[in-house]
Amino acid sequence: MKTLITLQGPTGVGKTELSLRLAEFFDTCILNADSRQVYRDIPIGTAAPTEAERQRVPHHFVGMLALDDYYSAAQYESDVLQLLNDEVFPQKDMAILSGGSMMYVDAVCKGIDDIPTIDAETREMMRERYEREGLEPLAEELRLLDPDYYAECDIRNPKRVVHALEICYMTGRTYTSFRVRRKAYRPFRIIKVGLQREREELYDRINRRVDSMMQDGWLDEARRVLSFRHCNSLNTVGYKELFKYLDGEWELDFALEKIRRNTRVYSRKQMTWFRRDEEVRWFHPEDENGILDYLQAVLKTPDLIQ
RNA sequence: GGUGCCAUAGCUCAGUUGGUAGAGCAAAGUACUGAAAAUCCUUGUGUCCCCGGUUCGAUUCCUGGUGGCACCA
Repeated sequence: MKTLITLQGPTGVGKTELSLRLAEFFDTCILNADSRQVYRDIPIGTAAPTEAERQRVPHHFVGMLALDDYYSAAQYESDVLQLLNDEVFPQKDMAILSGGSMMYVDAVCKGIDDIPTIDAETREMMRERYEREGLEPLAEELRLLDPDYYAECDIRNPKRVVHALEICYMTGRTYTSFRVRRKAYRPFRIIKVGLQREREELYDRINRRVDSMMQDGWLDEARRVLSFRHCNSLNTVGYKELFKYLDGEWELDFALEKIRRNTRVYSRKQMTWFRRDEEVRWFHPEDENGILDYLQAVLKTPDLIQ
């Protein structure tokens, strides 16, 4: 039985270093599960694995996209499954999936419904309508077109409302009809390792990481990609704030303080999400022996899934 | 040293014509299925600086103290 080990946890907790050590120990590769590190041209601000780290261990899904490329959790799911099936598992018994993008990890582990990708016209049409009409009329429309989803959806969240309507208009079917929400079967075992630290310790690491990113030339990196600022890839903690500074709207210190705060907020959201997953076994990232003991114990037991 | 002003949530402050108080920020929690580092939602009890006094009742008024700021010496 092949095995996928996932390392998940908040930003800055220490996933990268641990993933390298585990990959070396098990002699295998690392699959990045960070929705921003997949883009090239922003390695500093996304804390992507460095060239040296990638020399130590082969990485996948790092820096393979241009900033204006479209990508999604669903696409990531199918890319990962394909890579594991075609390249990794024929040669190795295990692989390591490491990253903090909650939905990417879940897409790989649990699967994601087969919902069509919205075409450019529909997306543009809805964007325009949302801008012109606001949320209320669109929510009302959703109530008529897909009452089931309306009843359970967060009706004040524009992204949810707009996306559901996009599906309705593009396919002529309700959004609900696509939402099967069935856990996908995977032909390999998954062991989920969660990483956490004391809040204060984590915040301190986040703060210090911002400083070291700046020393590594983050500001120049932001300057270089400024013209792509409207891409989703740059709708990202850190870049948004640095762009404000480059616009002359914020002082640099103010922008950096905002970055630290927004990164803390983001890390909490990640913890909220990951905590819900009962399959995750939690460790301190430096408790390498504990983690290895756990992994080897699980690996020894006969596989229990399905 | 004198005079004036100020002292309320972690921070900046509002307020109570005397019936023990609320905004912003910070902080925390929650949701989440093709843009997810995205996008939403929820949460405000604190010796109202300290000791006295007046009062049925003081965070509010008064005396004194302490600290801060400003001006005058």
